[in-house]
Amino acid sequence: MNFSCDEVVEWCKSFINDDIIISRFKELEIDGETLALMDSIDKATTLFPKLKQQLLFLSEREKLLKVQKTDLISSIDSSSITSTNFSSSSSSIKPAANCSTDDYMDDRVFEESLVKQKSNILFPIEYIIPALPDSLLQDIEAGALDKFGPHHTNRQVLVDIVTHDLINQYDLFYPTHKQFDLIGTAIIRQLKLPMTRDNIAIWKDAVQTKLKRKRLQHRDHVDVKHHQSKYSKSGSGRPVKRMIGEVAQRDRQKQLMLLNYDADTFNDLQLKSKSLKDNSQIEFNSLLNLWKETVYVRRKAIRDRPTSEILEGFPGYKDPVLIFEEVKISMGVDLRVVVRRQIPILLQKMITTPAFITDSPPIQLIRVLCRQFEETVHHTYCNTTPSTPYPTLVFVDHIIHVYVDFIPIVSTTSPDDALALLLAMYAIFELNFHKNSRSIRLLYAIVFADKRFLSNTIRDVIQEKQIDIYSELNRQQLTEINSITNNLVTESSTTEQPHCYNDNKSSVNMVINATEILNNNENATSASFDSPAPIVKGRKRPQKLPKTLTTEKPMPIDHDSDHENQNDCSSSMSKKLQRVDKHSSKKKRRY
DNA sequence: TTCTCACTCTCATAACACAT
DNA sequence: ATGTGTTATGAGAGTGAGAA
Repeated sequence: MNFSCDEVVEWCKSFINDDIIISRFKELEIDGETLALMDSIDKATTLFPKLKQQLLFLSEREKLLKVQKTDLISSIDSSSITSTNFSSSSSSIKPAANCSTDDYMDDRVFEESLVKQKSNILFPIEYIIPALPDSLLQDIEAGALDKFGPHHTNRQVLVDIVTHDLINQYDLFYPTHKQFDLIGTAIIRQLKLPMTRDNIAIWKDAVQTKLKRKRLQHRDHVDVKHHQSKYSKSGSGRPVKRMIGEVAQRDRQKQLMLLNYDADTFNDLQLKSKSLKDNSQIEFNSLLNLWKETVYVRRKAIRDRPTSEILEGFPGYKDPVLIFEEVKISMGVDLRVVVRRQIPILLQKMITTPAFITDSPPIQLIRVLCRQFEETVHHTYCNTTPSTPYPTLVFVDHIIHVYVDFIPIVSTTSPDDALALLLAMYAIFELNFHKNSRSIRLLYAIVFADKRFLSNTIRDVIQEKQIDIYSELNRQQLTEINSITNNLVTESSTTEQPHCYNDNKSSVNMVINATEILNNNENATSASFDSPAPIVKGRKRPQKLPKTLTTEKPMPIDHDSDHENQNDCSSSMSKKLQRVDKHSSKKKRRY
């Protein structure tokens, strides 16, 4: 390998993101020749502290060597076709579904025989496992075999080394009986265990399971594709477990802050809300205005009543338009627009090879994300009944129903809207995310520009795919536009709440100024409106209001508004809702 | 700075339906 | 009967924020 030290460093940067290690490479002047000699985990330990990095290094090094070798071969003799190349080209020509059965069968048989042939050629008659790190050898010598039990590091390392060897050395993803036997035997021999059937089977199983997972990382490999098309049928596999009787948890972090109203106003709002429920013949514009005015009543109800009651009390939630309107008011996001803008961008970043082409882009996106995070799509999108109480899209007869707590909430024919509504559910019902649902967290973070609910694996993907979670500035500009247009269009007294959301003084001020103008405007004329009276400036302690009005549990969040915001924001206190402040929500991450 | 704790992530494996 | 893809699950490993 004729690499210079600098070239090696560049190569190393492609898979290790650690400046200290990179600088060690420079320090020790590691060039191509040195690299070629670093063929064991022990030699890698000097450079990489973590086992994971050591293994990654070895695998990348293997790849590099392979590329070099094939380059060499093809440059010497371009007419010689290796079996690998051959079979892969034959499968890439093969159309997926609509070729005639006979051809397909021929092809398959042909391919299978090739696969068999190939592995027979490559795999030795007696398998010898690669050199193990000293620490393992020492444990074997010392007879500390308990360290090779399930969940122990030694077992992991050993299995990892063997599978790595099988894949990279022999291009073997599906060993035959005989080969598994050889592999198991080799491991038992190495461990100096009695050569019993059981012992061999145990390690064979471990290697087999590991290979299974490795296949996931090599979906594009010919053999893997072949087996997948052979066995992967819809409906096969363990049935998805249904979380019957469970309820999607509400998340305090998603709660919007409520300011309290005096009794009269609140009653008034409740009456209005009731009229909204009972009177189905309201003209659309006044209905919309009523809906906007009564956000407070609904927010409050959602805190302490189950989904079914909410839906009964506020049938407006069956209407996508009103849902989107509420999201716009409470989150400052025009979901319809944002979703339509983000889906193509995200899809493009997530998809490397065409996938799920029969689905519409939003569904495609859900599937791709689920595949990325190895989640089951069924928990987010299905054709029958939802398996979890968390928001689920159910696609039946070209209509997509959005379910929460196993209750159909709202339906739409537009897949874009469906995805938007799915995300809206988390905002509207202030729902927690299910602990491992990473796909939906990512989507939520993108559309609401809210990184609070991301986990590390999601952040890794965001970084890897260079996904842009809207910067705060963008978001504020977006919400400002929303708030202004909103008010211009409807002339309603409902003002958008500004986002006292980050600490950036200037931008906060900017927003406040914008709303102040609107407020002043409103104050001049608001006497004639039945709008909910905002808290009056002089009333410092809303807690002193009659108890019926302050049923809100005192949250730690409240303090912030009491102390800090009171001064700066009091002029813009006409806003009814306020985003939960970032400091307080930072306390604990919840999953 | 180091330590502790609570959380998430990863791994090995079980359970299931289907194919051979 | 065995192998495969699939999802579920418990336990160890890993990680990061707050405490000391």
